[in-house]
This record gives sequence, C-alpha cells and structure tokens, in this order.
Amino acid sequence: MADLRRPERTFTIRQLCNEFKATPRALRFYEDKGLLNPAREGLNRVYSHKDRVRLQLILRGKRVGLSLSEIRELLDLYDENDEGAAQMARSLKKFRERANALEQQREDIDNALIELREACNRLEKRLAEIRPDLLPRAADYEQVLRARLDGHAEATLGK
Amino acid sequence: MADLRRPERTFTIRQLCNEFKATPRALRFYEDKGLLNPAREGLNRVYSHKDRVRLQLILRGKRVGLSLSEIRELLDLYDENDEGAAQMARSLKKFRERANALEQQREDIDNALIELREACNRLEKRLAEIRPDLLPRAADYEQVLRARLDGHAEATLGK
DNA sequence: GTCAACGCTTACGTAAACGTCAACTTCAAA
DNA sequence: TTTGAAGTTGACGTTTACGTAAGCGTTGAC
Repeated sequence: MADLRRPERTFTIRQLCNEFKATPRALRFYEDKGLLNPAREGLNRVYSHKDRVRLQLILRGKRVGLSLSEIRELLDLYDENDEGAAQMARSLKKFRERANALEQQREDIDNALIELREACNRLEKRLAEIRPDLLPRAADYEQVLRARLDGHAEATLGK
Repeated sequence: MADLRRPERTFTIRQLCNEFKATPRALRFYEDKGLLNPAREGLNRVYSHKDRVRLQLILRGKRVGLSLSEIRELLDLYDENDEGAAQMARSLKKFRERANALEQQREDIDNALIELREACNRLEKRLAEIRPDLLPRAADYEQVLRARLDGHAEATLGK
C-alpha cells in the first residue's frame, strides 16, 4: 500500500539507525550540531527523505575522514544555493584538499613503516644471535586477520 | 673543557626540548605518566644521558604511532630486565603489530581515496557541463606544498 | 493492568596529549 | 638592585564524537 520509496514516506530514528548502522545518540548529536533538522510529531523526530539523504552524505563524509564541522559546511552550501554550482565547486575543492591530506598521511605512514621495519630488522638480528628461541613467529597473523574484519576506517581516519 | 658527549654530562629541560623539538610541558607530562624520571637539583630537573636515551625512544615510539602507555610498557621492560632478550622479543612483537596496523590504515586510506576520487570525478563532470568557469584549478598545490613543510606525522598517526 | 520497547531531554563521562594559565622561586646579568 | 629569563607545581581547558545513565512520557502486547 505505502510504497517504501514514495518521497513522502517518513522514517523514525530507529529505522534510519538500523538502515545505516548508526545509533540514536549519534543522530541526535548530528542534529545538535546542526547537521540534521528533522520534523517533529509532538516530541518525536520524523525524518523525511531529504533528511535521509543528508544522513547519507554525513556518513559518506565521515567515511572519507571529514570532520562533522566540515560536513556541516558542505551541507549548508547545498542548502543556501539549491540550484547547485558554486557549492559543487566548493565541495570539489574540499574533496581535493581531503585527498591531498590523505596522500600526505599515506606518506607519513610509509615513513613510519620504514622506521618500524628497520627497528624490527635490528631486533630480529640481535635476537637471532642471542636467543633465537624467543623470536616471535609470524603466527600473529591470525589475530590480525580476525581484527581486520571490523570497522577500521573509523579509527584510521580519525573519529 | 667539558666534552659535550661525556656520559656524565647532564641536561636541562630546555636543552632537551631544543634538541628534540619538544616543549617543557611535554617532558613534564611524560614524567607525570611515568615515562621519565630525571634527577632533581633542588626543584630543577636534571636529565642524564639515560634520560636522554629514554626520551629518544619515546619520540621514536610516537613517530611510529605508539601511544604513550604502550611506550611506557616497552620502557618498563627495558628497565626490569636490563640484560635484554625477552623484552627485545616483546618490543619486536609490538613493532610488528604496529606495522600491521599501519598497513591496515593505508588500506583504509586507499579506500577513502577511491571514494573521494569518484566523488571528484562526478563533480568535475557536472561542473564542466554546467559552469566550467567555476572549476577550481589545481592551483591549490601551492597551499598544500606549504603546509607540507610541517610536522604532519604527528597529526597523521594520532597525537 | 502492567510490562517492555521506544522515544524524549539534560547532563556528565571518555580518551589522548598536551596547552594554558596562575602564582611562585631562583639565579645571573646589567 | 632590579629585572628578566627560566624553572617549579598544580589545576583547569581543549578537541571530537559520541556513550551512558537518570528520569520521564507514550504505546502496543499480553
């Protein structure tokens, strides 16, 4: 009867949370920060399709490591100027900046990895000389592989 | 007269700060957290060569993204068991874990970069159709290159 | 009739690594 | 003698993105 995709369809907070794997607290927090502005039915929040889209944009922004305030700026731009052009240019700029920052981060990580590998090699050599029995073998991989199944991007990109 | 490299030479807090580009507040903080334990001359801190080495290790640890508490654990191991073997094994393990984490981070970053580039491409295409004059050109590089001259690793690896 | 599930608001807690006062002492140079 | 530089110990502030209650109202299921 009610097509789920009808634009006039609305969502409860929990529906959006389930769909996007967020928590109610998070959505309220975004609202508090001015990223969302759902309608009210009495006290209860009622999310429209536009709100849903905004939430999607928020989460995408987070995925690429933008801060909430940066995301808010972008969303504000979309609102002010809805015909879309100047704000697209600004978004593009923001995204490029973010990409550059990420590339810098990759460089930093690569440098850290170099330093780490040197330290590992030194330790391995000395351990092999002195106490080869204590050499921790690469059996650590199991742990690592298990841990890898979760949401690492959030931690990595600064949450 | 006094050879600067003589092992009995001591250092003031500011000397070490200048040498390693840290702040007094930071060294006191490390001390507060149990990473350093300089002698006192009255109230003033007097850093020995061993303290200097410890500080170097602390900063190296930070450079590769270890937390202060992880660094403290490693330093504690060096102290307990000064003949060095089991603790080297543990350090090695820690370093390998850290290296794995960093590799994971690189992957996360690469994924974010993919998502970003897609978004950039979409925006560029639409902008080129609608308002090609608004296309932000790659003149941003100047800003980026300037910013690149500073300590990015700290930000990148979580400070 | 009542209990659980969901919703709300307000407000404090968390983690990390310091920065930033305030309020002082101590020392050496001018 | 004064003043300026450097040192000290607290203690609170900062940032980000929420988590975690506390305490209350509403509603559907049984």
